[in-house]
Amino acid sequence: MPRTGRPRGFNRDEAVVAAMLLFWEHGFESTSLAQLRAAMGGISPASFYAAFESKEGLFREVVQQYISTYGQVSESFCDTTMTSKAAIEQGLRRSARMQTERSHPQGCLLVLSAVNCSPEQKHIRDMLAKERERVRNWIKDCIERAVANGELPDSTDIHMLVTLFETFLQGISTQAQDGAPYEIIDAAITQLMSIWDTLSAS
Amino acid sequence: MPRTGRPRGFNRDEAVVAAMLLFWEHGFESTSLAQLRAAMGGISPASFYAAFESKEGLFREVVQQYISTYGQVSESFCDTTMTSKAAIEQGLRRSARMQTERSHPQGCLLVLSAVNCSPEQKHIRDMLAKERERVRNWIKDCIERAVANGELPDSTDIHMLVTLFETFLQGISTQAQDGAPYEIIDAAITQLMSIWDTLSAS
DNA sequence: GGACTTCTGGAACGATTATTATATAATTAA
DNA sequence: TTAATTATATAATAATCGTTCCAGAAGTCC
Repeated sequence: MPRTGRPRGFNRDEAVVAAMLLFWEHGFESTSLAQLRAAMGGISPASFYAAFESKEGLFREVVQQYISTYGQVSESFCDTTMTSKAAIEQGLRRSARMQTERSHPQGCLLVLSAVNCSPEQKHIRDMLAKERERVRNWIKDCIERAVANGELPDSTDIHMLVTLFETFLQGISTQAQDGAPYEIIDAAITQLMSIWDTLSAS
Repeated sequence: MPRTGRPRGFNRDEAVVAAMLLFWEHGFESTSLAQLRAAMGGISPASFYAAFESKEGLFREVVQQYISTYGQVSESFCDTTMTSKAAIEQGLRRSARMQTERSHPQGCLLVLSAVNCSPEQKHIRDMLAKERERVRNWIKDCIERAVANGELPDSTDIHMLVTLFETFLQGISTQAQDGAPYEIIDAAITQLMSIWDTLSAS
């Protein structure tokens, strides 16, 4: 927050949101600086680099912006105020709902926006992989809690079950991008969650 | 097959395979012509364009090459010599096995190689979406057959069940790219298929 | 009113993008 | 042996990539 100097001519927060929508739709490498600058209010290269340092710097901010807004749906996975089953189920349903909304690009930015990378920018892909791992660990903790408190039997294959739910969760991104409506994914989630009852009954 | 003229100085088939591996790993836009030409035996721009017309032309050939080799694993979904359940299960397991092999890039080329696209090349993404739809229709036909011959009850929500399996199938690509081993995905498939028995018993 | 600080417009940077032009080499058919 | 055909090497194309430079504009502080 500079107390002196010429004031910025554009709204930084709005610019980050505009950039997020572009990166979300086209991905990190396929979104050009010219596109970004145009969407951010037609700002000049100088303004861009003064505010964000680099394209990668902006992308890092965009990822945090996404996580703290749209991405919050996956925080259901680490919500311990409900049963583990309810947490997993709500996490899946809210993710499916958010990712299929038409008011923004479809799918999950953390899954989609750095799939295609040239070798010299593999660290961008790795960065998103780390963010996905955070979500995976939430799911893992959630299922471990279920075993610990008797929601699921001790014999439960935790690693397998985490992979089952995470694989489905990640598949939602492609489904959403291909235009699948929320209702059908929601129905599939209902069917998927029936596995939980099968497991808890045994 | 030209009967006259100077013979080609490189093996066209091998060049397509080399290009496939690059597109598979980095995606359509993130793979440059310079990289491609180097991997294809260090051929010149002139040789490249004489043989493939354009980068897009090469990519279309690559997609067909993939479908007729590695991609064949998904033809299990349209194999009517076994039960529908066995066809779905085998399609998933073979896809998981192939996509996690370390002898080539991980994941499915049809799912991964055109996720990030600039607007002017959206038709590339659409082309792959069409190929994915072919697989989806195999799954759909397979499940419809199951309902028709009594493997699954008439009350089965076909659209839901197709989405359930396809979403999981597409999620395998991200799992494989993130380094998930075959065994754990295979275990998840076993659990996923238990849904089939739940449905057929009702 | 300077001095200081920050942001902006605009031009330019070198590198890389996919693609094309030109001239020549290597083959077959007549 | 000449013509026709196809592939080659090399150079150059225009456009775009992310980024930097520079002079000036627009503020606050003393």
